[in-house]
Amino acid sequence: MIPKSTSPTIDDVAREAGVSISTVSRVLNRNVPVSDKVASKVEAAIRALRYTPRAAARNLATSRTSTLGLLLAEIVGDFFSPLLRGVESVAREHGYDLLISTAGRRGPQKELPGPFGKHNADGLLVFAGSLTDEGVRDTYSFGVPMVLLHQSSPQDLTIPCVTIENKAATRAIVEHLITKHNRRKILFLTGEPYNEDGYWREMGYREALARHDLPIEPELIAPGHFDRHIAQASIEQALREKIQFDAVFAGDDEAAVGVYAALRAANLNIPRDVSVVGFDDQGLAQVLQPALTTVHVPIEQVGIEAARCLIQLIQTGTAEPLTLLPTTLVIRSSCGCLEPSL
Amino acid sequence: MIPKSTSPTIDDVAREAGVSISTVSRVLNRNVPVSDKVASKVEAAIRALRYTPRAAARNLATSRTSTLGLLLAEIVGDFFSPLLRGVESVAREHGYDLLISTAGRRGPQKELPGPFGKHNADGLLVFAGSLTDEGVRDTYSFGVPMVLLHQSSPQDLTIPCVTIENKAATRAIVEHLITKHNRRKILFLTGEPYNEDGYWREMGYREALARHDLPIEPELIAPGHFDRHIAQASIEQALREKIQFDAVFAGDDEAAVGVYAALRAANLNIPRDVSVVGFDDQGLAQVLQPALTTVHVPIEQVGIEAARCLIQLIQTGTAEPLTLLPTTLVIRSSCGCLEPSL
DNA sequence: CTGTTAGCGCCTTCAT
DNA sequence: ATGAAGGCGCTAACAG
Repeated sequence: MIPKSTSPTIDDVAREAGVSISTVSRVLNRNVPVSDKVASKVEAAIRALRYTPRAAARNLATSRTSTLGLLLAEIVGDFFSPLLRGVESVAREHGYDLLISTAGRRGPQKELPGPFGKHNADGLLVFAGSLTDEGVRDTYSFGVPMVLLHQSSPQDLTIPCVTIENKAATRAIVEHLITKHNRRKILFLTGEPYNEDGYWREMGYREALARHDLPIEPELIAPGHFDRHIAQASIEQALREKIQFDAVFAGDDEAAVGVYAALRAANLNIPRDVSVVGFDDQGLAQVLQPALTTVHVPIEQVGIEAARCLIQLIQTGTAEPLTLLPTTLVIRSSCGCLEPSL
Repeated sequence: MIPKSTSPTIDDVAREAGVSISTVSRVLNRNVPVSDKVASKVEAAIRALRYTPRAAARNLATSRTSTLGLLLAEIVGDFFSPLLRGVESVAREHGYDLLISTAGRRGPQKELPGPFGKHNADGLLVFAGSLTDEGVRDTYSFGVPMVLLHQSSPQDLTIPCVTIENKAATRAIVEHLITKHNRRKILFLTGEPYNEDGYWREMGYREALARHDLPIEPELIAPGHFDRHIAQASIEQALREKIQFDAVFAGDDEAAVGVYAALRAANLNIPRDVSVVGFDDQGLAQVLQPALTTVHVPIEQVGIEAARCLIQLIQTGTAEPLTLLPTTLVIRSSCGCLEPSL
């Protein structure tokens, strides 16, 4: 049980088994036929020596790393765990390791983060906000297989992208407010700047209003940034400025938390005085009181699809250019529809 | 901008700069003095060729990977993102990559997960529930530097451990229920089996009762598993069996969500009829209505300390055997203390 | 300060 | 089916 100072190599195994290292390599990789007798001898030697192949040597020899890289903006929020869970499960299933790195609070980067070299992974999963367009271009020009998440490919390139349906779902939930609950002055909280999800949600909002001949009031569009505090501040300000509104599309569920807080502080009842709806449905929505009407996003599935897409790209050289995952309206109580809470 | 078929190696750079590969290696690593003139020539060549050293070759030559491995049980819950955020930031800061793997729903493993070989990382961060004691022993016996998180070292080994203070905090919050709110029949929801956090919380609960001469009633101890549905079921059953209780220690905040749901369904008021308290304080506690009195756990800090500990272990061969991070009582409304909500 | 050389551990033709 | 040998790209003595 005393830690060995130096771990055994393929040569040790070969010697122990009385065969050549190529034979050991063959039983390790199961690529080429090996006689059963020899194979079991080798396997015994491997077990006896507790041998594990060294990844670095293998990588060098094959120029593959069996590793996927995941680039994230920041590790925060309900969004992140399911996404990673999806990616990790697929990676493991296909024999890939998973390397993670974030842009952190420095914002999107123009280059791959330091330790995360171009040769550490066979391919990259790039989440929105981790790399600038320039960074994507640069990385792509090295020939690194990559898949974009919640971010579309730069114009002239064709980098596969996996994302979710934002516009139609937002239009649907806003139309629900209009048609079922007769709301007319719907406050829209935006996403983070440059965030494509937020952009399409705003398009959906605009379409919904247009369909019902409602005007787009600039004063009804305020920053939400998918952040509860920013959302809260925006609602407080709208209240202070006596802007009239009878409903709020919060941008996402996290922002809805701030909306709830601001409305409650102003003694406004949800949904009687103001309807509130969100986007994401990752557990928070069910906890809020009243339960939040929102749009369900299959985030784990995004991770799964993205990982599959990348692996296919690595292995075959091509992949589906665009995977758009469906989102679904989840009616609870905060819009005004009744439902037993939680 | 057309992806190069084969990326440049150190030899290409050497040729381009008109020096030997060792010189290139030297300016790459900045270990050994190099004349400024030569250095800038080399740097120019590196830029011209857009050269990036291949990690695998480096790893093989140095027998180091500059990579930290993180082993998790499952990627779920509020716990996970802050932990990873802490680990990732420290790793990046010190020039380490981060490799992630989970035991998944198969439960704790007896060996390191497949793709995640013993030589892929310079050291391992092992979170409770990812590896059995046997697995820890086995991995340790290979001489892999490792740090345990929320899990203590096997008896005879001395593997550094980073965890949080559970017992005193639980005792404090339970005593708060007893002394400030005059609660006498406090239902305790356990953690997951074999989870040490849960074990120590139960010890704290028992100590608190003992200090106030309250009996330990077996019927007041029920499964919570840090899971909202299991917790909800336990409360519903207690209610059905007409077990008397005037307070609930939920085990953690996630379980408290289930407790709220069950009590609300039974038309019981929190905190008037029943006080509820949790553990974790990762955002959920503030969202619940009434706001949850709980214990704040510095999870990101756990990640930070653990990563630091592992890096020190890797670089110096020794590290603090035990890091116990303090937790703090956070009084909100669900115990009965008044506070403006959210 | 710089060049030469010998591995690091494994895979992979090429023979046999 | 198996063995021999070259090479993957880089670092680290060792000379000079």
